[in-house]
Formats: sequence, C-alpha cells, structure tokens
Amino acid sequence: MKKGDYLIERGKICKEIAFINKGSFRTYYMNDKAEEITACFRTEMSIVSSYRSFVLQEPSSLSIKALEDSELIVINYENLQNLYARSMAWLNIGRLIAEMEYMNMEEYASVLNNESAKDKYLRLLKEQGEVIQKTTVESIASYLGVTRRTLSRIRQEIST
Amino acid sequence: MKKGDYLIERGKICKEIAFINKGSFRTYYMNDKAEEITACFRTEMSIVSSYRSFVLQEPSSLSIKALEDSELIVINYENLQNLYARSMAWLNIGRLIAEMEYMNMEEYASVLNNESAKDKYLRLLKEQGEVIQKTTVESIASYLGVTRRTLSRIRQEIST
DNA sequence: GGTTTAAAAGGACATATGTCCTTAAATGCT
DNA sequence: AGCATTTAAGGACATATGTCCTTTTAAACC
Repeated sequence: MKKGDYLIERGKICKEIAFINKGSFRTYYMNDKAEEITACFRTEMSIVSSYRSFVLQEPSSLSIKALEDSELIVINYENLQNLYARSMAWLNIGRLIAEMEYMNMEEYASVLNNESAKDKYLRLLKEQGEVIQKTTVESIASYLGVTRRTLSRIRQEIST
Repeated sequence: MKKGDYLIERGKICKEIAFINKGSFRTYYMNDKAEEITACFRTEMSIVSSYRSFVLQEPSSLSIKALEDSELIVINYENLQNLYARSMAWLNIGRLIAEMEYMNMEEYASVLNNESAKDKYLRLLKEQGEVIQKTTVESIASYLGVTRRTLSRIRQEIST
C-alpha cells in the first residue's frame, strides 16, 4: 500500500485482517462533535483491522490509513471462517488475536483514565516514538484525548 | 457469594471465569499513585473475570468484589483448556468471550476519550443505573476518571 | 525559486477539574 | 438508642486544559 491509502474506510464492512510486515497505520473515527479521533497507531509486526467490524461483519465506524508505504499480509473473512471450521489450530489463533486486541485496549483505557496529558505523551513517545514522526500533531492529540493546544504546551515544556 | 466477598484478589492468579446469574461486581486496581481505580462494573447476565490474568495465567493486577449477595456459574481454567482441546464449539466460545471483552473495552476507551465528566456520568446512569446505588461515589468517580469533588458537582447540577 | 496552502506554535482569556478542608449525612457497632 | 467511624457534599482557591486567534514554520505546487 502507498502512503495515504485506506485499508478500510468508514461505512464499509471490514473484510480482512492484516499483519503489518512493513510500514505503519493510523486508525481513526468521528466522534459526536464530528472531530476526527485517533483510536490507535500500529506499526511493523502487529495486527491491524477494524476489529469490531471484522468480527461482527457490520459497517465500520473506523477508518484505517497508511502513514507510509506499507506491506501487509492479509487474510480474508470468509477464508478465516473456513479455517476456523476446519482447524482447531486456527480457532486458537482466532482467540489469541482477540485476546491480544483486548489487552491492547485494556492498557489504552487504563492510560486514558490515569495519566496526565504530559505522561500520556511521554508514554507514547517511549512506546511508539517512530510513529509520531509520521503523523500530524492533531492526530496525536486526539489519540491522547487532549487538544492541539495542550499538546503544543507539553512539547514546549519538554523541549526545554 | 456474599456482599464484600472477593472473586479474585490482586496478586493471585485468576483461575476462573464466571457468568453472573444474580448480583453485581466491581473490578478495580491500584494506579501508580496508590489510588483505587474502578475498571468496570458488571451485573447479571454478563461475564466477569480478571481476564488478562486468566488468559495469561499470571498474577492479577485487578481485584473483583461482590457489590451484593451474588450467584455465579464458574468455569475453571484447566477445565476450559481441556474443553478447548477437545471441542471446536468451546474454542469458538472462547473466542467469542475474548471478542466481547474487547468490544466492551473499546467502548469504554472511546467514552473516556471523548466525553465530558458529565456526559460520562449520564451514560453510566443510563447504562448501569442500578449499580450506582450499590457502590460508593469514590468508586464511580474513579471509573469515570474524575475526582470525587467533580462527581459531587455533577450530581448537584443534575439534581436541579 | 517564489508563491500559495496547510500545519504547528503560541498568546490571552474562559472553563473544567483538582486539591485541600470543613461540614453534614449515613452507616455500623455495642 | 447513642456513639464512633465512614462516606458524601460542598466552599475556596489552584491548576490544567480548552477555545479562539494570530503568528510562524513547513510543505506543496506551478
């Protein structure tokens, strides 16, 4: 995929789940105020999909966009269902993926609930520092649940 | 279980996952500042466990406590693994549980990231209004990611 | 390369939320 | 019932974050 390409667009049903061999992605959605909120960043060696849409096969509220030229290994919903039907190994893989997605989300919720804007930013810097170079301030701020203005203040403070 | 009993205590490995037939539970943990933070409330007809600890069979950072006298249907980790090993139906159930836990957590993170303290409280009132009667203001506040003081202000505002 | 357009930084003020306390209710215990 | 202890409410002030703009910087385009 080229930079800027969509893996999935809002409103469509997510038909595939992908492993990122190379590159990085941003997942985002619109909140009630029609603001674009980043749900997560994903980089190499991790899995990316509009997971809820994939699981329920219902229209996605998320969009996923390549932050740079990227390379994916993809599996299609129907094929995965067939594998589930035939193989216990794949059923286990399916559960492991779900468990991983859960644990990621649990971690994120805990951070949102407990850390100050500054701490959240420092954590992101530490854990996904590379990705920050590839996206906008706006998208980082919305991921952290703060405004651009607040993030700007934090970055100023840190750079001193 | 009697009111106040623990389904799981912090530090122990979560050995069972439970379906709540009757009653309600509060799940909580300590954050870095040694404050008790509510991770979730669960009521009848839903599943409760320290899911991460259960999945990884590692010590739980969560504690789970009965908010009232409750009745559970429980399955043990080893038994569930045996069922997984023998039955595709159970493997599917295992995945479905993980998927459900994921979707709950996704919803929670989205609320934390997008709603004002007041909106979060109103949502909790609507979605789990009964549970609020059974727990403390402190525990509700920490679930919403605000202080007691803020919640007190919100409640005052609403009651007018 | 110079002009246009978008993105980031930052000033000034407003608001929400937090901190620290005190007071008022509610709950538990003998 | 009456005291002790916990829990909730709320006042006063501090701080973090948001809103609305303007300025600066960087990127994109011809």
